[in-house]
Amino acid sequence: MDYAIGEASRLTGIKVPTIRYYEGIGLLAAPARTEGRQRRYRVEDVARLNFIRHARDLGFEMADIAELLALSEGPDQSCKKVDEITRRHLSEVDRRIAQLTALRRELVRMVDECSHGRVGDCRVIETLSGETA
Amino acid sequence: MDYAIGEASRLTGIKVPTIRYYEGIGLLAAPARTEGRQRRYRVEDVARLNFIRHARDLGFEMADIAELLALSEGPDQSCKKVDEITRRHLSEVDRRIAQLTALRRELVRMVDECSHGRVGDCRVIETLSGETA
DNA sequence: CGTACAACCTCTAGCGACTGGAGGTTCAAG
DNA sequence: CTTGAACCTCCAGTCGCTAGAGGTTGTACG
Ligand SMILES: [Zn+2]
Ligand SMILES: [Zn+2]
Ligand SMILES: [Zn+2]
Ligand SMILES: [Zn+2]
Repeated sequence: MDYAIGEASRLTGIKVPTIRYYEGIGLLAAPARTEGRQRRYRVEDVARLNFIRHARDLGFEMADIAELLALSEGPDQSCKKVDEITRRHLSEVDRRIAQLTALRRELVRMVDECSHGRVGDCRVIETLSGETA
Repeated sequence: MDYAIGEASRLTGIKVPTIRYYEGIGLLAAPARTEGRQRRYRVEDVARLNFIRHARDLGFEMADIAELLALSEGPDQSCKKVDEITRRHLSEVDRRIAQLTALRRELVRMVDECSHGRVGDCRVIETLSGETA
């Protein structure tokens, strides 16, 4: 009862080359092979891929995910580290949101101020040319 | 009255290798050289670098910047295109903020639900392992 | 059992936007 | 004229994939 890479891909939504890539970087153990050297995945491999998928969807970096996966393998340990990683990631996300929001404000200001005339009078171009932002 | 690459770097806040990189990808014209093949930048080159710097700070991609630079060279044209690029970029920023905000909500939910016990009971790990996010 | 062909394999290169290093040369101050 | 900081080129690495070339295997159908 095992899956070819394409089936694993369909089940997890992770593209075939990406699954091989994950194996290459050591995020996923090399699976068993058929005699013809084709990969065959077991249910737990697919579960691991799903885990990776969800973590990626939440924006975790590969290094975070590797740690989370390792931690998830010791179910009796304290989850302190797990929560730490998650909170750290959350604050990264917060920082990015703040940065983008500041950016957004500036962009809105620029388009609002533009009187839609000549490039030479365009506030957008003026702002970008300005001495120091 | 021209500047060595290090001076251009100090004046614009763009690192030396990045300036060379910009030249390599054609964003910046190859400047004049000394007899010893060292780059010498003129005031307008530094201005162009400042423009690039500000646009990068606002999150514009290189392709956008190339277009904006080209447009800024025809000051008598209508600034319609400039505004179009800016508005398009603004909506990209909006989309990214929305995505990050959704992500953030989920992360907050996860850490909130965690009761800080065993990894085996951790909601963070559970959520990441869940069938479909 | 033979054949067709989808799916698999490895390997390499490319994306965007830089960044860093090695190893060698030039400029300018003293 | 010497020193050494700053310059030069070229190459590799970052992150997380993605795509392609060119060849092999698994399987379903006749
Ligand atoms: Zn993170
Ligand atoms: Zn305008
Ligand atoms: Zn954009
Ligand atoms: Zn927990």
